Amino acid sequence: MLKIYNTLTRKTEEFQTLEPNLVKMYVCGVTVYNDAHVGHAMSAIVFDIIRRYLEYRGYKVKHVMNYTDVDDKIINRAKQLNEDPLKLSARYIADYAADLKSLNVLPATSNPQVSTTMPLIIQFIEGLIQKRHAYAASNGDVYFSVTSDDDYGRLSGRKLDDMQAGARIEVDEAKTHPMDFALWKAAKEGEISWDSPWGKGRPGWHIECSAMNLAELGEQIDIHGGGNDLIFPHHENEIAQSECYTGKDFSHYWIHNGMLQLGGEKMSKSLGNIISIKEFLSKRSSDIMRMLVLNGTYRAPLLFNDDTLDAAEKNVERLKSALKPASASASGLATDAFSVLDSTRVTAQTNFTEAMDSDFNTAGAVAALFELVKAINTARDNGATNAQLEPVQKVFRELAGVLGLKLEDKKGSSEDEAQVEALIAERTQARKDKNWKRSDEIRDQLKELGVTIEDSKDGTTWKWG
RNA sequence: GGCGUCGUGGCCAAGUGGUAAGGCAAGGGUCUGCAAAACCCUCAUUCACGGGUUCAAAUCCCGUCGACGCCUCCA
Repeated sequence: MLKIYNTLTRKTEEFQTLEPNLVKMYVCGVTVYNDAHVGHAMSAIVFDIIRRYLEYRGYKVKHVMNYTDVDDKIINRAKQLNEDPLKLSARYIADYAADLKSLNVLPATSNPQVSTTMPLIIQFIEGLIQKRHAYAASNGDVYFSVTSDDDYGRLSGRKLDDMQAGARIEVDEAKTHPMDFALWKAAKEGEISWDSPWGKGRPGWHIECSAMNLAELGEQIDIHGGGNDLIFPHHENEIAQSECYTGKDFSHYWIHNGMLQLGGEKMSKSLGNIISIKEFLSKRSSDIMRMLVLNGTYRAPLLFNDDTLDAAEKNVERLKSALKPASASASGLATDAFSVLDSTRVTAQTNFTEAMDSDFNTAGAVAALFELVKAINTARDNGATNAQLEPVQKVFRELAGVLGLKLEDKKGSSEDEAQVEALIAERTQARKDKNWKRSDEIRDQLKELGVTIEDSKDGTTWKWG
């Protein structure tokens, strides 16, 4: 039985879908105006793992991830670059999609955008006004009235009275209540805008997600996700809008990932302590980023530094060791040794599922993978044949795949590989001649080419990296 | 100040009432010309601190201290 921690109730609850075997999951995407960073990668990977696991458990998953392509920051940046805002955002949408692909994040089932959801957004706002949950203000903006929603604050656990005390923002006088938030913003001179019953303007940040949810998944969804920095105000406001509009409970489960920490602080655009996904991937593999996430708890802060990354890299290498074939001289495993291997295949699978079932305990799931690694490697050392190893390796690969790990070795060009093979042939001869000096020279040379070699009774194997 | 998450060995970290998973690092060993990898062994009488409940607590309750996030755009 899968259990999920639900931010809404602050409890771990049994997972039950609205419709049998179907999961409707909406995850807040990014605002596209510059390069995405590894904090975004963490979030994307967390929900990719959740999606992959739900599918592994037999659910069909409708996974929606939006792109915010209409926004103040996009407009400002477009102005700086003297570029059309929608062209700018289109560029970064393509860019982010490419980042996700290189991180081995499965594409969402759909990726709605604000700019193409405009009629529904306007219809949504009109509905809220009709139901007296929103009002058109004197300045041309439309605001959501927080006092019209009795439940306002239930996700973040805040009370309107508490919030006013700490509010430092200058309150727009057009608002009835200081916490009222914009559903529609009147266009300033020269800004990109859309026609609406309230004049030219564009949507506020929160309404887009309510509208896109409705368009893509309907009035009620199973899972709504995002970073925990979105709990307030974004998700709080989304709930308010959607539930006031439909009169129904919006999302059953709310899942929030913790923040990636760089030097003890959250990595964020406004703090400027950013490492972009591209920058990361130029130095380390996507598996390393993913392993970093897997080693931690998705809800907790994730430490991103050389130590944690080095450990993640070692973990990935260790996992890969299980995929090596039997040694050439393998003579087969004795019956009792084989039954040990085979029973580990079963128990590891069970442990994996139990870990993932308890609120996506990926660290526990990885531990189950390491059980398999040890069993496979021990079996290989004891002479297991490929026929004996492969069924276990197949399970291992499948489970690693559920976590989205590729476990691929780096590849070089065929010319480079030919060169490496030639050097290794020469070294093999040198070793036969017991010319250790030459043999070690070649090893050093290969190392400089980025090749690691391993000698065994059956010959020399090598890999990039 | 308010809301929330959390504090487990040198590091990352699992574990929510029955006596501390896993990985990294470290030390010893097997194998090897050496190295690397793999394998074997060692590595927390103890879970921020102080009280309490219980036959029994890292796990429940109260308090203290500390960290992080949110309260303003943010994954």
